[in-house]
Amino acid sequence: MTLTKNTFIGEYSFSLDNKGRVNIPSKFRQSLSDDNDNTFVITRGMDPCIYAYPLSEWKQIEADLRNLSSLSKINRSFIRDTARYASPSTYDKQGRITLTPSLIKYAHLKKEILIIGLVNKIEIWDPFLLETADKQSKKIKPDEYDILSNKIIL
Amino acid sequence: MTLTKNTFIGEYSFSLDNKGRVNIPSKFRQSLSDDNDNTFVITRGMDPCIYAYPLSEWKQIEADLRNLSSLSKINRSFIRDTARYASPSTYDKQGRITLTPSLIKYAHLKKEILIIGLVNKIEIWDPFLLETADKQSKKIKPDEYDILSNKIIL
DNA sequence: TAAAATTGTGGGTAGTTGTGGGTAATTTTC
DNA sequence: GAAAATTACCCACAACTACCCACAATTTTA
Repeated sequence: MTLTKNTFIGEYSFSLDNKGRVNIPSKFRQSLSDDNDNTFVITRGMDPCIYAYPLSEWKQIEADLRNLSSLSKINRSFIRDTARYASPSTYDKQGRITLTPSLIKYAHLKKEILIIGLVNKIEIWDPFLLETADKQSKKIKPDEYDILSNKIIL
Repeated sequence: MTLTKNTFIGEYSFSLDNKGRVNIPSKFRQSLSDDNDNTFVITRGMDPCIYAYPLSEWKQIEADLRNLSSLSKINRSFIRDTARYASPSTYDKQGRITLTPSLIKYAHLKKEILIIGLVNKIEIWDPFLLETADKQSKKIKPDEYDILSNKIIL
């Protein structure tokens, strides 16, 4: 059975080599639809990790950004912050993408890497940093979850 | 899927040489569609930086300006400010454009340069000036971002 | 269970990219 | 109109990156 295209779930351990390359899990690559040209767009995550969007998904973001007028100061800084750290990365014959030094630094990546599917995108974490961040978010108050429960049914 | 033409994302460090030349990142040059004749139009940014538009994008701006009635005082001054500082700049065989002394002064450029893709245009910054400007905009109130979150999903 | 195919990791090489400087053509100045 | 200054174009080189091959480990297939 083939899962839905451009949809990523699961968790994988990988290693970052000294050229800044990480393997994209085979299952994630298979999930990518053909029109993505084997390419992800990597950028800073909202948490201290790297986001990787399928190219097609990112193009939608670009299109939305294009529709924001630069006459507004808040729009300008939003567009800048969003576009600034993003860069396309096509995986090689072995299935690896190259991360930029800037992003590696941002996510505090060492050799050990954790890759997590977040449905429409991928997160790349330092395993220890994720554990710490996880403990933090466990402090979310129950009523905050209540708000979420109105939007999604688990 | 090929990357969208005339679309720029990412951040690059470059240096301004003593002839006033800066390299346009290779990826940005590749993104330029052929009808641009390797040319950008550089002008004053809304923030203290230099904007560089693909020639074709600039032509669109010119067309829009044409449609603003000069009967309105604010229109006149907007058209004047927009047109006044703009000049086309074609990059050489090595991919460099020459900046005008006036624009270099406006953006307070020294040797170190930061080039940022803002989707439909490029910004050229002094790194330290951008950092300062960035801190300012971080003071933006959360509810302003809430408005944005209705327009774009990340 | 053995062979074949796939997957993850390491490293080498050729082509590309960024930067400095030089020369010829063009423009400006007196 | 000649000299000076500026601009546009070209060459060279170091650093980097994308692409390729190799191989071990794992999974799939027969």
